[in-house]
Amino acid sequence: MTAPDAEVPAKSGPAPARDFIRQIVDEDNRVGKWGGRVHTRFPPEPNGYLHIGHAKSICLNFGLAKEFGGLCNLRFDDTNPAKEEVEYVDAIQEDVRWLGFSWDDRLFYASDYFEKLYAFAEQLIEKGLAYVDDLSQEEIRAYRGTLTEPGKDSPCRDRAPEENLDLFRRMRAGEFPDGAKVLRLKIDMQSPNVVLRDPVIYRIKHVEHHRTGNTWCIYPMYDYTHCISDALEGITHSICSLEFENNRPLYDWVLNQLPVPGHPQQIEFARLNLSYTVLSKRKLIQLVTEKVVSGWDDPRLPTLSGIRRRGYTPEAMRDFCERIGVSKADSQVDMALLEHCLREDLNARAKRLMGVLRPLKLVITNYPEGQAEDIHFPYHPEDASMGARQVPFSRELYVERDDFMEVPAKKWFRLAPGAEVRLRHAYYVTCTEVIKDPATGEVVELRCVHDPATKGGWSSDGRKVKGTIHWVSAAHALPAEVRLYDRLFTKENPTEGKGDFLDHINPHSLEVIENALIEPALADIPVGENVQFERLGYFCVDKDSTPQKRVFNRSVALKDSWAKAAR
RNA sequence: UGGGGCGUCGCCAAGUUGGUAAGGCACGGGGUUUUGGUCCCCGCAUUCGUGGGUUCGAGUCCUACCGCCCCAGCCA
Repeated sequence: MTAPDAEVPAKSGPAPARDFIRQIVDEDNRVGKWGGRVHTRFPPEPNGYLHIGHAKSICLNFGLAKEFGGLCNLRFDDTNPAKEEVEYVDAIQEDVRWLGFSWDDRLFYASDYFEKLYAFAEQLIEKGLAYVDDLSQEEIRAYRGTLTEPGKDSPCRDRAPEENLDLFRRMRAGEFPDGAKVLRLKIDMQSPNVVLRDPVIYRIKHVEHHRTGNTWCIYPMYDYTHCISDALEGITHSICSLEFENNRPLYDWVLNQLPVPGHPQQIEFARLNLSYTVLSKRKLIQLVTEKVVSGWDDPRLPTLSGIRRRGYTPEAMRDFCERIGVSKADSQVDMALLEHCLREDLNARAKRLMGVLRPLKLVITNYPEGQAEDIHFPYHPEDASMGARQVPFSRELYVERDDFMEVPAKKWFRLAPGAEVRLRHAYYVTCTEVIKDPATGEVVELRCVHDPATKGGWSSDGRKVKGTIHWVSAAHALPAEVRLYDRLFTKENPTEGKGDFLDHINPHSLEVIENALIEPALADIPVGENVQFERLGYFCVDKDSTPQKRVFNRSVALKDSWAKAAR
């Protein structure tokens, strides 16, 4: 049902609001700035897994291309071999595909351009716009000045182009150790924008690159690489997040000095923040390596692989990305919106089945022992096309512990001594006896009588039963493990304030129910598929499932106005 | 303290020649209902960070403040 690799369907219905980026594209098209061309790119660094914040960017970039009949490239920004790995390259592609987007043959790597980048750097040197600096890292930092004081020129700043060229070539040849020299742009050490104070564009790193191997020992830096890569690919709109706003003058500066085929427009938007979680690669990687969670695909994580395993659908993710909008204001989106998007999607498409999380035995004393019957159960109350299955019913059932109250609260419609409820699609049943463990006082069994005339869950005498509960037949039910998830952090913004964000981990973010019981049909649901456990929530089959025991992840609970009222 | 951004309902977010505050989520109320689900109604900013000013009229223009975010990696 998650339809991996499915193309994003064309949008129907009202057009989404024109965010400021779409307005820029509209205007560009109006004046013919790019000849009607729209070409974007999604440029992840393969140094971690993608998260929901990336989904926002993916939907924006690929979505924009799709809407305007343009193209969107997938480009790995792999200029720092010390941090990047193929594992991430593979995972990222899987995630983008899962979201429903494709890049056809436009899979690129910044490392594809290393040779060109190098040649451009020599040109810059020849034009006297770049120089090799011998200063140490600490010295460069000291020379850079501070936010309020201008920097000062490096002693190497006025080296002759020929000398710079010679040095730069020897850097490439591997004549110097890591950190011995760097190539810097000659811009302005007094600039109020620190980014422009002769930025380093090449550093020496004798590190093997996941794609270029040991071909290089010097690697270009982001500011230099990104703009040129964009230009080489014919990108029209280079969309990135707000923190790169300071870098835009540098982006433009580099492209203005070089004979590149075009000059894309960099546009910055506010990255996503989600309540009760963290969305930074550094923190996510920390959660994984410090084993706070089980891995990159832990269902509690906001990584796309975690979200996918949790049971979120690409449709819900895209809807979410559309609903949050695009702007330049820092914001933190309420987790409730994400959950809403999933519920809305699954409400329409998920089969309804029954599972009991915390079983309480219920015996129907006036139902013949040894008898069983099949109950007709539609898969969806509003969509008959989804079909139906037979659910076995018998004298001994299990119902949800939470559906019984020995001393009912006011407005309680479910089981209680003497109360009549409907067993969904089966019979009306009245609780006649409550059996307790004499030692602990715990309720261990309910005795009930059923009304045979209410078969199917309906009475012809106009009798009103307000409560309907779900059930499984004791003899037919199958064991299952169910994992319930809650927010990973107890603080809305775990990063805020002093102290470590790990101090705010929610100790109850995972609850494993080992002894749940499910109806037989639930055993046939394939891994990854979403279903609704009636009255409980949407669940999906986890990959940890075995033929003996299915494992379900609760993706999101159903809205529960009773629980809300009780609170 | 230099530079770059941002501030419209609890959370997002429209608002584009200034003309009298969209929508979604959340929340509250009611109806329907064999999921206390769904669905359907209704309500929810005399107000746009604040103070001045221009104007017949300002969220939209001017001005002065205030608050928050980003930048001093040989990270991206």
